[in-house]
Amino acid sequence: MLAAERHDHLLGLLAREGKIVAKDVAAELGISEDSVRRDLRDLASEGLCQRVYGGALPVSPAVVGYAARQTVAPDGKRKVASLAAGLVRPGGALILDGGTTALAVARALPQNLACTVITHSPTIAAALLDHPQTELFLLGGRIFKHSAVACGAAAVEAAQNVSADLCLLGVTGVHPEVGLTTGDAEEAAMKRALAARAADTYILASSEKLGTASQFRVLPWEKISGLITDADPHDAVVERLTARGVEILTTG
Amino acid sequence: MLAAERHDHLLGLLAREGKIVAKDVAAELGISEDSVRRDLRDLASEGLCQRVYGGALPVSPAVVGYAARQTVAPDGKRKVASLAAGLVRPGGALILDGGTTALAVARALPQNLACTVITHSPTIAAALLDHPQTELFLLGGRIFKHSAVACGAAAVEAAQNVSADLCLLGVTGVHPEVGLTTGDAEEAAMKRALAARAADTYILASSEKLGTASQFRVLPWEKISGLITDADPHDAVVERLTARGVEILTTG
DNA sequence: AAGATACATGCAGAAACGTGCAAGAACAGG
DNA sequence: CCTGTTCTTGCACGTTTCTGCATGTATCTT
Repeated sequence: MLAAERHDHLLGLLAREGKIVAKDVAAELGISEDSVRRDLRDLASEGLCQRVYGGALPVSPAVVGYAARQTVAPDGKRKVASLAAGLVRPGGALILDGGTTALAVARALPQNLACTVITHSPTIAAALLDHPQTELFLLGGRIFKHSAVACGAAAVEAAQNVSADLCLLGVTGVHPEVGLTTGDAEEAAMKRALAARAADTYILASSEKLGTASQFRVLPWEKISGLITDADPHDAVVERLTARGVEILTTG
Repeated sequence: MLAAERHDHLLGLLAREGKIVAKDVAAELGISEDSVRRDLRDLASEGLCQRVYGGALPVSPAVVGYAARQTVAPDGKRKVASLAAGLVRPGGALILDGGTTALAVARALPQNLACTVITHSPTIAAALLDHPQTELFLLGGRIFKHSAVACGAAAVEAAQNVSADLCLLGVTGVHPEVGLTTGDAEEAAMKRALAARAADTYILASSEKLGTASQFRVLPWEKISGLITDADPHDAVVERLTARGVEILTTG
């Protein structure tokens, strides 16, 4: 790992997550905390970050405000994400939904994975800009602030022109009888359009979503290849889904 | 293995992986690290790569350095940006190009401005997510890593379906005779498509770009409403543009 | 106030660097 | 075909830079 590469990594981290914890980065990159501190000192001297006790923050408070909402993914979500990232085959095409779980998946993709990622989320697209081998295709349309993704007629139409091996969808509710649901009709339609363009569709759902349902149905279970979750395999909802023939991938 | 062959290999590696580690390449090609270093020195002297301790990085590190470029908004660029932001009328529609200057404009837009922003840059879209009153429309397509915007046939086609009062374009070169230029053909085509959909098109150009030209022409001066720059009004290039009838907005 | 954590500094080993040099290949001219 | 020149390449050397550890100090937390 080159020093300059570390610097870029740190700046990327800063932009994406809004903060740097020296200890974590050292563990993540397998280098000493001293090196991280030295790097941060260098960056700070160039005005590229603001040094604080324990790590660093972006220089511009505006960035912080934005990044604050994109808090670091909780442990369960991260596990789900890395499990899902493992499904992506080199050379394959992946349709990636918006939302925090999908963002965690994007971050979990290996830096040098050569694949095509199709998304309607500008946030996810921005997060994947530093993956040199990844071909990115953005589905345009009106941006729904609520979820920060492109939805609506234009986006659905754009989705008709792509196809992929795998589609990873986040949802709000996962219920054995009701199916998969979300809180916005446009979003639901968009997710349907995405799922229709992939050979396989997997659902990303951390355990707290199991057994709940929202207002708008996305898809019935028949259209789904499987569910990726961090719930216990013996969870009541999980067992009912298994009985229904849904493949369950758990982090356990 | 010929020297020129090695050079090609190195540039390819740089493009594919975003970095070169001298030691690894030496082992891979079965040549000494000294030769690799010499090659890298040559490439760097031609401006084809950026030498760093341990290897080399792309010279225009769209991939790696993008985050860095985002954080630093030099004073001149910020002034240009806030001047441009002042052109946006409440209730109006704005087509905003990609690039660092355009990003600075996005950041300079008042938090509560009620307007529509159309862009082909996921980065800009992400930056405007926290403007509650701003309607966002994203133009999709293949993402060009070099500039981090959607370009190509799909993006140009998507642009045909929008229209706006104002278009703000960033360019690489601003030359009285040659016109407005940029370094990539696809980008140039996309900028043309954007400009064609707006009633008025203004160019964003910090002073160091004045009098320079790149490979691909974007638009002739006739199609441009004006130039927004931080250059001195008595600058030689500025005066020649004024003589040509181009409206100049300066921060002075 | 005390323990824990993060920090700066100095230091030593390791890695990368530049330079000079010699062996070899490619080439031009006789 | 031979010879001298030039260019390239790898090695050796001394120098610079980086990195992790140890030390003592500063800062945070409880």
